[in-house]
Amino acid sequence: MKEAFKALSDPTRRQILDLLKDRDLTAGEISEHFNMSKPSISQHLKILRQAQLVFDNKKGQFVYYTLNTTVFQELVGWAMDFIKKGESENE
Amino acid sequence: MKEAFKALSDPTRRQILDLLKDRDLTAGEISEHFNMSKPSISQHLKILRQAQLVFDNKKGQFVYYTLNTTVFQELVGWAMDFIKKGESENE
DNA sequence: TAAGTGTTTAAGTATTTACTTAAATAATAA
DNA sequence: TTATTATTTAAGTAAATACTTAAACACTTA
Repeated sequence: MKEAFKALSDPTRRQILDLLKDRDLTAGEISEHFNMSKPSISQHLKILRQAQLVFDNKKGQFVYYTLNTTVFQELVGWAMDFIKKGESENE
Repeated sequence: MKEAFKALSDPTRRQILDLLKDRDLTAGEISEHFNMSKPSISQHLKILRQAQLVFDNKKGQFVYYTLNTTVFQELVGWAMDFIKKGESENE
């Protein structure tokens, strides 16, 4: 999850993840949503991939990006631990 | 939540939050857990405060730090949205 | 008051990050 | 093969980040 926290700290990358909630998109389609060069987006996608927040699968010359929900599930568990502890302590 | 994501991207700050799950601690007690100067820890605490991940309350010359669970709750909701979407799309 | 303790602020610096443009790689189609 | 399109890699740079030490601030106690 270490890498996921780093990856999620950037607003552009969080926006990319939001886009992928609607449907899978190619790298090019994703870059159309931003005022930023394609290489920049490609680098952001690499970081999201390394953090296992997205999957990539090549279809011909296109690379489709998909949400990988496993780390999000881990994140829910991680955050819930703080909520629990916060309730039980210091009563 | 923007600030919270930034705050959570640093491993030292996540470790501080972990310490606070056990019990409230003063700035000095927190700094004892790290191989790092007190001013560094103080700066990390400032970032956690600004992100509303912790509360600070002064007791005499000591400043006690406490978990603030509200942003963690928001984080759970945020992450759950990705899990939901990931399940419903692309079936 | 002055001295001691706890904490934060200020100022400076090395490293990391997020971008850029140019070039390389990969697949498709003429 | 050559050209076109989609994407990534490489190289360089300005800005942000995480640390440091020194100084300031705040409270307690002799």
